[in-house]
Amino acid sequence: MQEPTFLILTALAAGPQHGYGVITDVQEISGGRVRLRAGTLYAAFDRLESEGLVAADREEIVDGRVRRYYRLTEEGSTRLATEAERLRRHAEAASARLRVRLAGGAFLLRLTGGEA
Amino acid sequence: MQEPTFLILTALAAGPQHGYGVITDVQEISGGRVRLRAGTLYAAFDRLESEGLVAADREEIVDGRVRRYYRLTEEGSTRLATEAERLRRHAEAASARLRVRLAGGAFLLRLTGGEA
DNA sequence: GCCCAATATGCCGATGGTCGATATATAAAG
DNA sequence: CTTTATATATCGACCATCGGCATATTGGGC
Repeated sequence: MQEPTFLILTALAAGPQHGYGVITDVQEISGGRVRLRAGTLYAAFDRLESEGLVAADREEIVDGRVRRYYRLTEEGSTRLATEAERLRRHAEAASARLRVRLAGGAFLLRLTGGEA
Repeated sequence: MQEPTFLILTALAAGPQHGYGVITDVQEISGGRVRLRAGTLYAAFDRLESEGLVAADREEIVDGRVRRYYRLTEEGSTRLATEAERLRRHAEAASARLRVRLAGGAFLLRLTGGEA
């Protein structure tokens, strides 16, 4: 799963949200580093809906503009939790190996059980 | 940066490694969940070398087979550290929002300062 | 003796998620 | 009156990855 997709699911994790709300949420969640494009978002909604990870929730009309809400399905919630754990492990593995690098190479990695 | 690229840099973080070694390392690091394809790896080596994140290190001949080693540059090391921190934050954000979901919705998110 | 798996590098066409641009519409700010 | 923000939606282009193929050696199983 790619970063934008992960962040879309993350934006929906706390509760239903509409397209534009997801875009602003993602910007916020990522500390301004990820700006979701409309093309990415609506394509992702279609794809994720057909995969059963998100579902259309309801529609509102605010100031003459339609708001189409999406929510995370149970499957989407489970999948996001799995992906989050995956990211956490990968981040941990990278940090551990970078520490080994600073400490002086692969010798210490084997010594401390960093691999194998 | 995509997952395979991140894991290639991670594999090189502890010290220089050759192509096939990276493939097995990545499989190990990811707990068997990511199996790097040769096509992905050697294309990535070319790309990452031109970006200055990895560099050709040395060549060995073991059992009549060539081993071409690559190493992480300083820039590659810095970049990997940045990316690892990015993953860690994203994983944390997703987990936090999933906890909010279990606790009962967006109300708690605002209350606890999860966003805004 | 023969085939398969593992080791090892490398190319190439296809796939697919993301990007960037564009379109449409309302409301508020300058 | 134009720009910015809100809001949804489509479409072509890009490019990292995938999957298959090619090539070569060593070692184990049948």
